[in-house]
Amino acid sequence: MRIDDYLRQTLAERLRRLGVEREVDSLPLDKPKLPEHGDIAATVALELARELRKPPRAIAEALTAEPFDPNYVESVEVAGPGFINFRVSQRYLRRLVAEILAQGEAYGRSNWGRGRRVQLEFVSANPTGPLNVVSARAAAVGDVIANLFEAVGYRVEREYYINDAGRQVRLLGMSVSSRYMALFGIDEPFPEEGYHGEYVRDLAMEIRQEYGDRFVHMPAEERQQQLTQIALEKMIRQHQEAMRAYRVHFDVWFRESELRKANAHLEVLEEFKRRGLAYEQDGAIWFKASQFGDEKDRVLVTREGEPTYFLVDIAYHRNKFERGFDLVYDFWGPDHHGYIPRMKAAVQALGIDPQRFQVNIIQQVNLLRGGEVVKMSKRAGQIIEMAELIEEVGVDAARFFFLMRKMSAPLDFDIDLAKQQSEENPVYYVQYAHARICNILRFAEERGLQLPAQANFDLLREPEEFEVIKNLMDFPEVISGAARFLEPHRLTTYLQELAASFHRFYHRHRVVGEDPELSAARLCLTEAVRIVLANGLRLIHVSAPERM
RNA sequence: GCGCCUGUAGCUCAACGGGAUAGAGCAACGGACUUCUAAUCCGUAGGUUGCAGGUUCGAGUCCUGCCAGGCGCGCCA
Repeated sequence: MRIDDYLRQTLAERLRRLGVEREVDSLPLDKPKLPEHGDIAATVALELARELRKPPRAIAEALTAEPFDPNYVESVEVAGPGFINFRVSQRYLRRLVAEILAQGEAYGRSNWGRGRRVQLEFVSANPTGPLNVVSARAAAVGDVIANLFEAVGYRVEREYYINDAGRQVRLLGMSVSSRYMALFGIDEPFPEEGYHGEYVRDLAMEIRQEYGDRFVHMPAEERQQQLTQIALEKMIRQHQEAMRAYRVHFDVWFRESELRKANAHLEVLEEFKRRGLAYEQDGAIWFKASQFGDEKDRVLVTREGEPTYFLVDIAYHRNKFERGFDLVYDFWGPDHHGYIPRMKAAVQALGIDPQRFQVNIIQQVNLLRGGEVVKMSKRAGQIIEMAELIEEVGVDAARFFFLMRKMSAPLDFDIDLAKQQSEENPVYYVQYAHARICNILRFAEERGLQLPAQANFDLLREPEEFEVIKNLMDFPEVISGAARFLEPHRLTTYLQELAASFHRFYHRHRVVGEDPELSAARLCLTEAVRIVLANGLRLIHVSAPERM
């Protein structure tokens, strides 16, 4: 059993004897900042003082009157206003090294999710332009949260929603058509709100290369329709390739056009009408979103008879739940946060428990170049593409960087700095620790020292060794915390701490030394660190190099 | 005007869901390679947590008001 589980269970049991029922999982355990406060602190006594009308120290004394299992706890101390400070026993820490070696890749995983099915939809960038850096951030964050969910026992599906229908797509087709005709010296008016980016010209040239003048002499409408489809497929393939190169795998690429083909949106419309949730006004059809907590009603079908994006999106979300997911998580860009209440309202109107549907906003990325914010606008064609950024800083560094902040906070990404200081980037610090360990293991092998299956861990007695093991001990909790609160940055922070404690140990002590028994024990410890580093890096899809 | 996000060391960020004396990295300064990788380590310095109230044993964290920055408030997506 893990020590935190042991402590929670034991404390809950003793509380019960005091007449207090507390759920085992809800008993908070803290990690004290100061070493003299022990390794793990419980604050229950402070919380219960009011309820029990007793001084917190007295409660703490009562909870610690009996001894704790020495296999877990070295010492207990009631401190300050009523903290219970535990010191982890060396026996437990030494046993943990063997435990990690035995568990290998499984160390850190848990079954918190109990196999429930979760869908995560993220990136879902419009296929009307190249992926930008916000997509790069969303891809990293969504992917890692998916990995974390898997690690804590959910069954996860990753989905990318493609808006391959509607007005914006038509505008892309018309833009491409205009550029295409220009290549043949024919002037076709450029759509007013068309896409001005250089990639539109590139698409036109590619199409000329592949299809020649085939589209020149057909009616404009037919040409635009065909070029729309061709350009669309090219853009989608581009996006798929970019995600693959960025190590993000999507289980499903879901197309809006499929919903439209199946008239899924019209079914929703009929249902809403039938149930009195939709009404006509000013020639448009509205959804009574205000009945479900939104600030006003929303249009489902425009006066021109065109279904809104919103209507199709409702059908999409119904489709998601029809596929049997217990939980559905959407990750949207910051410009969509005003859209959340109406989507939640719609999901509720469909009769789905809103608890099962969560929308998360991934905040914007400010790209800095030369100390100045790079302004970006898709329509104006001013854009820093995800691909450019990756090329400049690399996948490992880019992913790590995007994961280092909470998604709810805007992120400043200084390109010059990331490029210039790429050797100082924290990702290299973590990777270096892994490479260094691999080197030690190679060195030991050359000396005829294989990684032993067992070792005398009682020989581990240096403070730096225990510091490392205590860090290893935290790993499972870091994963479950990062998953539960959707905070991948806990993982990157943790990996840096673990790497630091190992580097410190390395500088003070030799792993492969005179004493073969001690060397064996330290090799095991070193391998345990490598396992945890590798497990952590795998979760964020950053490579764990064997040499640097 | 209303709503959402953000404000912590010169810079980039932590602080495990209210806990004890707010911590790292970068930049600055001073040290450590005849040793398993110096992409490393050790040390010094750096703070009125935007401001003002409130809640309580205890607030960077929760509440209210203000200040500053970003985003949003379409029969666009």
